[in-house]
Amino acid sequence: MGENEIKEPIQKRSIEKKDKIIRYGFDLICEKGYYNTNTAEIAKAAGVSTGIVYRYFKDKHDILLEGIRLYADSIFFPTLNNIDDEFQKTNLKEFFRSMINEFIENHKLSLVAHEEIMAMVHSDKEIADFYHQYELNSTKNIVEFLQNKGINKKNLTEVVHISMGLVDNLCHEVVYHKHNNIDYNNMIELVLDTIVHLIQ
Amino acid sequence: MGENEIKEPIQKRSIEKKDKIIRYGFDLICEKGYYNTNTAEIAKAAGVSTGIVYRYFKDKHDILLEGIRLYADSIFFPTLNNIDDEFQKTNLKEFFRSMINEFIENHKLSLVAHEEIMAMVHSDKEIADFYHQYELNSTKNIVEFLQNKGINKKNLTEVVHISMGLVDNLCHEVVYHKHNNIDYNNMIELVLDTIVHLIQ
Amino acid sequence: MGENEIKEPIQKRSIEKKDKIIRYGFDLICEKGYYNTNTAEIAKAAGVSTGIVYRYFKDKHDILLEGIRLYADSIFFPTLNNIDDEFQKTNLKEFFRSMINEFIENHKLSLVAHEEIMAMVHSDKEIADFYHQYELNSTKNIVEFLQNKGINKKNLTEVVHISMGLVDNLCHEVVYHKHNNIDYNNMIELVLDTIVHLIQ
Amino acid sequence: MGENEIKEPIQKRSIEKKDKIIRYGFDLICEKGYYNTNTAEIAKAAGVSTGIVYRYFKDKHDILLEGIRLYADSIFFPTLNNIDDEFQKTNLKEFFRSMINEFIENHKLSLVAHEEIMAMVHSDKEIADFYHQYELNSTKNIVEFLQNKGINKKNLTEVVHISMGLVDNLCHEVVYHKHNNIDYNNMIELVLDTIVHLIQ
DNA sequence: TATGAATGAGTCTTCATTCAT
DNA sequence: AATGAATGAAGACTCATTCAT
Repeated sequence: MGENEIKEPIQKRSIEKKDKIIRYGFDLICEKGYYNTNTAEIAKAAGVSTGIVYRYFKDKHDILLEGIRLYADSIFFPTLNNIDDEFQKTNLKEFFRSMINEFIENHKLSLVAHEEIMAMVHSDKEIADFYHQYELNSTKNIVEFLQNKGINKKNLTEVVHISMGLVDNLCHEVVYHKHNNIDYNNMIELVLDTIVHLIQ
Repeated sequence: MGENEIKEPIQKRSIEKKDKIIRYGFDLICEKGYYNTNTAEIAKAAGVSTGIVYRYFKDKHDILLEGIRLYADSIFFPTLNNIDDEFQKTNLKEFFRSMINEFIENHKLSLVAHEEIMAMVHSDKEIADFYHQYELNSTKNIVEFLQNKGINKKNLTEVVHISMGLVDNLCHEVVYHKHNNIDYNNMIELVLDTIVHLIQ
Repeated sequence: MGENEIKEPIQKRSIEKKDKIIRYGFDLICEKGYYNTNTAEIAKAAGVSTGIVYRYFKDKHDILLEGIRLYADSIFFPTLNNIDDEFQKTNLKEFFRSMINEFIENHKLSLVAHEEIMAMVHSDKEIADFYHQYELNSTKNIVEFLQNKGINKKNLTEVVHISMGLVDNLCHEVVYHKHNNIDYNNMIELVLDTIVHLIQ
Repeated sequence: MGENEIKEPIQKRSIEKKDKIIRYGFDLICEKGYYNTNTAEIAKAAGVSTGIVYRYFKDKHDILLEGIRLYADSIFFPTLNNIDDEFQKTNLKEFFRSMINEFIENHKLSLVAHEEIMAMVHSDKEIADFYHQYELNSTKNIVEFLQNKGINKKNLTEVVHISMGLVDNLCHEVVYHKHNNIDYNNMIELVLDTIVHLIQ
């Protein structure tokens, strides 16, 4: 067994420590950007020493990756693994409305994370692999969910993809941009109507 | 201490040199990411020495900014200042189809630029200012264009915003992701139908 | 972007390391000049890596400044905070003689520091501030000391200033110039006589 | 004849150009310091191109050296080659008073030059050589002048040296420091009295 | 002669990572 | 396990000097 192996922490205190590094480190990265955040700051934010970071993570990049894995459902469109079963074919619009509201809430937490990570998708193979797999699962889950609910629209995969994009853009709009010439309530209604129009 | 004046090149050869630095430098930045590209590489790609870069640009960041300014119409949704006047109310779909096709072509050139820059919007005030102004103009131009063509849809600004997002996502999908479970022809048709449905 | 905190070393070994950097770094700067000494050389002279320098000092300039603070009493006219109390009104000359001798010894250590720093007083606000405050204290201390000893010469501040200048010049003469047409013993006597003449 | 030889300008316009570079370049160096002034600034201040500087001067350092040579009499204690012959043994004090006044005027022009150059004396052999030769001449001239006027004080060389130092310090005091606790009129009188006391 | 664009070695500084304790 | 001091490679930027015109 090599000496420099990354230890998967077993003791409770260690797990907490690793979690802290991911949480606070990832927070900082999302807030200031990966390249504008150094490991000393991450360690400090997590309340640990710089040295210990390298016992739990291979390198700085690894912190980001684990952060993305942990918070994927808040950053990207959720995979909906534990989907709420309140769905009825008739309340499609309301179903998506609550999904959007939840997504907006999540986005408020993740701040710049989404775009920061999307940028890295292009220069970072590991992040790219994770993201694409995640996106695939996410789309597939929703497609299957809708099919199970009796929706048999042609090209449903493409429809879902487009709808996810619509929701994504909407959330960014609402959370970040605050264009003062746009009425967000109207925009939400328009997006919901479009989704319903697409899916039904 | 030094004066360090940035010279705006006047001679033809100098202009060409500055252009080369922007073009090749920006290309490299888009390809590998801003933080993964160093000034030596930029200079080398442009076929110049590192020193000369600083005669034409304040700093590395300035290269990025000028690149964004120069290629904005390829990276983001175009401002459509010189819009094609072939538009008829009846060929709305075909009008947007050719717009999308052009946009896709542009995106193929700009590669990862879009997301790289979107990420920096959050940590970089100058880029943010430019982008937001650009986006505002872009939306306004399209809204006015459509109004001039007799389209008086309620909430037209929001509608255009959503449509622009749809086109944006579509292009990324087509240019980058290559999800093998998605049929891009179907997707394009769906997006076009959605836009027409939204605008009319 | 980084926090870049300057750590004030607490552990004994760290204090020693910081001291080494000041001592050897300042020595080198005094010997070769501030602008002819680079950080790599300073680090090497102190037996440390370049990186560690920036844990203890904000920048290269900070090394110089701390060096000046630490060695001020050797470089400039001493503040005489812990003044020798052997002074009698009658042995004024001998008192100054021992002061000069001590000062000459110090100057031998500080080498070119004095003029190097005097030059920087004009282009460097922090150094200027320190120097002027130091000079003020120095003069004031001596004036008060003499007044306490019962010397009530008119214009004592100016007299002390002039005397300090005389001593300063004398020391430089003796330590550096080695003009071979000047008899330093005679010169010392002349300066001492002049000071006594001025003060009494 | 090598191609890169420094040309001593023959044509009038060339001489003027070389003079301009020395004058404005040296001014700038004295004002901002040698290391804080770059050749581009010097050329600009002299109204010439950077390239031409190297036809008249071996390197940047050479500009400084020629500047010092040209302005030595304003920067350092003058050599008094063309001494005013109004001197009478009885008006020693007034003679030195006018000398001090002239010196103060010169110092106002040369600004930081004196100390800047004194600092470089220690790291720059050429400057050191020039300065020491100049100082030697200066002292010798004054000594001879006084001897010719019938002053036969013992240790006259040392006396003159000390007096020159007194005047030097006085000028710096008056021109630069502006210590607000010092009365400069009193100081001037004290210095003059001291010199007279020393010389007679 | 003269220009000013171009060069590239050299400098300060940062920071991911390692190591002594 | 943990600390945080230490390392040193790498990067942005400057500027004395040269060169094409």
